[in-house]
Amino acid sequence: MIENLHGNLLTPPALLPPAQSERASAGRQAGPESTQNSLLAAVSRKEYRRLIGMCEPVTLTFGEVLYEPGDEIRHVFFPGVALVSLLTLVDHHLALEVGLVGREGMVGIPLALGVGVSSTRALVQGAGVAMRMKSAHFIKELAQSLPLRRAISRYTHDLLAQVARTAACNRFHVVEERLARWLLMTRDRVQSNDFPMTQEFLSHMLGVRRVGVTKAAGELHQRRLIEYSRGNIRIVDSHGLEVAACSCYQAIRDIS
Amino acid sequence: MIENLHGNLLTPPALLPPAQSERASAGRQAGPESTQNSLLAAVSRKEYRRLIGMCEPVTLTFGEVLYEPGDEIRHVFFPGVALVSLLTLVDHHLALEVGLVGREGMVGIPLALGVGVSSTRALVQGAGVAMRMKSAHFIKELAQSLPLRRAISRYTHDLLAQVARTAACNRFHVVEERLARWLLMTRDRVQSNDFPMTQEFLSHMLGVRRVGVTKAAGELHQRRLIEYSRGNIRIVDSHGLEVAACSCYQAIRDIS
DNA sequence: GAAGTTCTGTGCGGTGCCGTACATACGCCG
DNA sequence: CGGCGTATGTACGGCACCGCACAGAACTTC
Repeated sequence: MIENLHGNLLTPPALLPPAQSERASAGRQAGPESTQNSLLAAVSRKEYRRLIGMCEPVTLTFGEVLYEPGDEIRHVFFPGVALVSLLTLVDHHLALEVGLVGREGMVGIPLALGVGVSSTRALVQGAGVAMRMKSAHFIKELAQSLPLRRAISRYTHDLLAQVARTAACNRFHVVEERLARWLLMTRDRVQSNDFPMTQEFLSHMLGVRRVGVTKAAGELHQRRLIEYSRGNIRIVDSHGLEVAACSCYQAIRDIS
Repeated sequence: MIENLHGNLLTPPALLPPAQSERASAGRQAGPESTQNSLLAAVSRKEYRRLIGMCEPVTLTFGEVLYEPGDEIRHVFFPGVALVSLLTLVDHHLALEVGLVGREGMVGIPLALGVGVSSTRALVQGAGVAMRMKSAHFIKELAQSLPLRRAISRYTHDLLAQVARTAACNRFHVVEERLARWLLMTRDRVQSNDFPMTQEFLSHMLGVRRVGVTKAAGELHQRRLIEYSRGNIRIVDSHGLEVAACSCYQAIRDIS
């Protein structure tokens, strides 16, 4: 059902020039390895090279599903400039996003906690690059590397806090505030003010009707905060959007 | 504010006779150690004795706050037959429960993830007993015991899944369903169909107005599923209540 | 038993979102 | 350029819950 909601969005989003990630990876191998995921970056250069050696770079395409709930976790993913949503599915309802993973994190946290099955859907929501590692390798590396364990533990905590905050946000805040927050969080992770996104897709992230998104987006547009047309959204007043967003934007940012 | 909402509930709840926990702890020391927390029970008898030796038994009283958001975590708690709610606080809103910890878990998970500060409020919601361990000791023990790490990792995963599910539940399900679920989950953990609970208190757990709880509880009462009066609730038709609850009751139970 | 406190029940207007249905606009492709 | 599929906009009744206010009921204290 959700898989074909965004047929025309499979084109990659307009990414910023790679200035930032280039800088961050200075002194390491160039090429696809320069995705510079923060968790991989937390280990020594020697370990980093070994880890990278066990990874293969993959392109994450918009709408791709990495795991469904109940799926065995075969690989973990370390996103570079890319964005993966964690969604819970409940009964007949729309999917609901409970977490957002970018270069600061990893997809496949259950594996780090000794559980080989995903309880959420992991959906690529901002196309880009990631490093992928086989689960068996990941488990072995994790056992051997204390710095990696530390980084991932810390990230697990941040994810838990993010999910907890999102739970409250979904309960208390109106669609318009949540939409604004979501756009800002997405921008931060794909590093662009302009990305492909349909209202239908958004309705699945926010857990509301598509019409609810239309209304909220229309309001934000009238306030000259965003522009959009047919599967594309652009943030035009970033600061104004922060004012329009609920406090959860700052709160989640402050966690990590 | 919330601290004095339940002044007359400080009396301990009517607990079941300790038959179950007695049985579970057969062969180990009698006395306060028989709280039999599942995580502590996951290690060998020798390790168990050492762990217990570093703990002190404490009585958790109704309404007691173990941590506030931002508090340094000085102790971790392993509940026995007791119940601790994890709540997120957002702006001026009512508190909202995002997780429930009983004997199957531990309060203070951030510490196991390398973070010394709580991001949620931990509120005693079912009086009872727990084992308390100083944070420094806990960190040391954790580093030394692989079985303990395994058990706690696994529990962290379950908590994460519970919080994620709760997020969706708060978004999609009506108060009556959520109330029914909450009562069932509480019963499972305090092991009694009868426990002290005011509607005001419940409104903080569910994140709705007290009046909303009154209405939902009245409905459940009319359907002969529960009885209640002035700070006490009794489940009279456990099976009927499961039907009235949303699917999240089963879902969260199935996680662990 | 009287007074005070806490808990529970009811009423009222308002609103944000729901489910559904249909109308319009845009872009792709033959 | 015209048709088709998809994205977006508008409309309408309904409902769950909101915020507020107040009334009654039960327990506590003196």
